[in-house]
Amino acid sequence: MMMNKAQRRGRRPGSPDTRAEILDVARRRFLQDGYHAVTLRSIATEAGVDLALISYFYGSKKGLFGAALALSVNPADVVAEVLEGDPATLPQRALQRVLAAWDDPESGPVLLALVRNAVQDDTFAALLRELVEREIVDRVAASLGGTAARRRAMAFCAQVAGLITTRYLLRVEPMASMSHEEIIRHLGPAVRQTLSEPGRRPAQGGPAPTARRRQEQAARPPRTGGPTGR
Amino acid sequence: MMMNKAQRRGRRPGSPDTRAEILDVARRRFLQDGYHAVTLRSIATEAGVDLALISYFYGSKKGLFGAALALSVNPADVVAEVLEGDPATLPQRALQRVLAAWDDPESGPVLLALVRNAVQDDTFAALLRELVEREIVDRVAASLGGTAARRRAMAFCAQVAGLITTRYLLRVEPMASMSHEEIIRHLGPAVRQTLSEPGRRPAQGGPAPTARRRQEQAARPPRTGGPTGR
DNA sequence: GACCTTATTCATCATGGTGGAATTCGCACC
DNA sequence: GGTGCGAATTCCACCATGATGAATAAGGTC
Repeated sequence: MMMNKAQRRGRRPGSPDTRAEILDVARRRFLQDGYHAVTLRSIATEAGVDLALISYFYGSKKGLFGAALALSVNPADVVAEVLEGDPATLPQRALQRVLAAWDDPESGPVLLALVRNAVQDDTFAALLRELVEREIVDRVAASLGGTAARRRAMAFCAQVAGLITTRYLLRVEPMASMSHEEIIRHLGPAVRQTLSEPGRRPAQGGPAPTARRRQEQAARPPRTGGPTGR
Repeated sequence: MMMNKAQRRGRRPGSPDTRAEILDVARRRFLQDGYHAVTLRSIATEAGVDLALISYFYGSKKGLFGAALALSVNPADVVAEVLEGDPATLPQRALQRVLAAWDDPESGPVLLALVRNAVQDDTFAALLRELVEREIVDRVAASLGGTAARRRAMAFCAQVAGLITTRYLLRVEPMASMSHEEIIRHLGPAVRQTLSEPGRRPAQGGPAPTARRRQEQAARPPRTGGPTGR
């Protein structure tokens, strides 16, 4: 009797794409349960594969995670697309695009998983940081131009990050359950404000009509951390 | 004077505060290396204590983490203090206070560690979410009053969250190395804009003539688990 | 001093990731 | 059609981790 129960050792006959099989399972599990909750063993079992094969293909758990969640959409494209339109409506477009991506059942969970891990793992954090700096801050700054473009772009970016953090990472109410329109209505003007050239003293009263002042941006003030220049 | 090496079993003579000793080591290690990187064994060793003692005192690793990083400053007090002053300068005060707390070598790392873990662990996330809703959103909303107070408070909160995320969690440049003054200068106006009543600043180019509807705000969105809630 | 409580260690378990050795197959080359 | 090499796949042994239960020693109370 041939008890076929245990695959005998060695390469399988035919040409099954075990590699992709593993990746599929891993992707689903990572999205569903998060990095830490998922064990390589469970993935191996579910994929009908020995544990060691995962290491063989992807090196480590982190490697597998990276491979499984490799971004399908290129953020650079999205940024470029958003920047293309009328600068006057940029805030709306940007927010709309971010909300669409994050609420999309396809891409949303991937983004969530990636950012979650970036916050907890330094190597992923560095990756995300560089991506944000290069693909978003720099491009937006270039598109903006004018005084302190890079910092205005950074502030813009911070606002989007705040939206993501409160709505998707922490799910704070009422942010988590507001509609796209509501969010854009509430955040849009602030984003526009951020993108606009810095007026004089933003501090006091309302829209204090701007007086110009533009030089202090040129020289970098103190150096707090590393070199900012890019 | 020889075999002093292994503490023989049972209670130690004297009345050493081993509990506090463990907590000290844990606190330092958690702040320095992060939750996952730290092992209970290493803490036990460094504290000159058996591993099981930690479980005995604090139940689990999460328990130890919670105990070690228990907040020394009550966020409610800070919020109250910030809300007390002149409403006109509230954005500046709020940003200033947040920056002060997070850049303070005493409290900053604790906040960082807490938020990091909140993002990665659901039970901590729920805790932080509730704290933010109750102690910040609700209070700010109450202090603001007016149309859609709760949502304006939420938007305000999102902006602060964005600052924290980009500057401290991801350390994106140039945000990470901007001075407090610069940040306040760049973000202050936007925060003010967010807090102001949604009059029509139609942000020229708004998706449409901004039109109607602003009464549905009064009622709290249905209980938290609401629609979007997932 | 008897005795209960608390602190402390030891031994062990179940789980999770990693690395090495052994086996089997696909395929290029003669 | 055989030969051989490399890639795919399994099994096994290992080591670190967090958790738990039993054993033991000291403190405190009557």
